[in-house]
Amino acid sequence: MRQEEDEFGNYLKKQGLKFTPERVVVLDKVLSFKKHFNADDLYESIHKYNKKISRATVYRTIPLLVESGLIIETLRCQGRVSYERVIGFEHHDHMVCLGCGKIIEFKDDRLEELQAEICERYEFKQVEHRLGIRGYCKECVAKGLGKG
Amino acid sequence: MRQEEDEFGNYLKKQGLKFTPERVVVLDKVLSFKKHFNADDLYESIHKYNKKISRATVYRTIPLLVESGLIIETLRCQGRVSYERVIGFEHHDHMVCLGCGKIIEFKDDRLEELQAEICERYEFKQVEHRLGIRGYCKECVAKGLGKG
DNA sequence: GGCATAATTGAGAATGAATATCAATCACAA
DNA sequence: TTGTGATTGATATTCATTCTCAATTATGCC
Repeated sequence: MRQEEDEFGNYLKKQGLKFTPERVVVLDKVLSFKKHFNADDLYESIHKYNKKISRATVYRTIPLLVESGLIIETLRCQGRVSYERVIGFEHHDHMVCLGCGKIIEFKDDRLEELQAEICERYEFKQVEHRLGIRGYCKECVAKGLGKG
Repeated sequence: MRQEEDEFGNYLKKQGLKFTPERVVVLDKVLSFKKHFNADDLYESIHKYNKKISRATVYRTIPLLVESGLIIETLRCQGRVSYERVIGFEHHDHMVCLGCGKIIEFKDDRLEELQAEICERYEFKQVEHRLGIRGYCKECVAKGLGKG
């Protein structure tokens, strides 16, 4: 059993919740994603090989995964919330293009350091953070979008 | 006419859009908010004294205000998106305490500069950004929350 | 001022992600 | 093994947001 299954199982037990096969299926699929996913991505990719897991179960499992710390909410795009894994992937931030919807991932150590410093100043114990920059990508600017 | 009306008017003109009385009403109400608001807050408070402005117009005007730089999307709670004014209020970011729900607002110029620099590197035209740090505040840490 | 025209509007319908309902089923502690 | 409360799938529902469309209007041009 993977470490993440242990973690999730422990979390559920601590909350008096059950570690069901359906939740394992959802967790395993989540662990297979290397990029962002939304609830529907998750449901569809599970549904391809497992017709038994319902959309409701997927939607119900997501907040549990967030609370257990295995995934975080990242972006909101076109009315949908995206999630991504926390453990096993490097943290990065996002730029979302308002023109074409493209997502650019970036990472900057100075940004991380600065945030850590700010948290220290406020005596705030950081668990996670989310930085989303919205605007227009190079290509969309070239097309004349986002002027002004 | 307020500076913000000029700004919004100029933005609209530049985009070939019209500066209608309805948009002025929405803008003026937005300017009256001192804290975050969501689309429904905005519609309801306009509707109290102006029954002519439709919900659709309010929803249609919000993205224009975002693109013009007068407001930004801030937080998403309970499935609703919140906005807040940019001009006239200093931009700030948020720390959200997972223990007590407290929201701490902070501002750091170096953070802003760094973001501008990163956008430049990617030739990305920033419209707005949102940084949310989640964790535990001083008081909650003292209470023993957020260990591990 | 008046005209042309494309943008905008209100009202209501439509969309669709997310949540709730509920009877049947199941995990898990004792 | 059993009791019990959590969970499930299927489906209905919710409700914020977006779309539709005919009527209206802002704005540039003469």
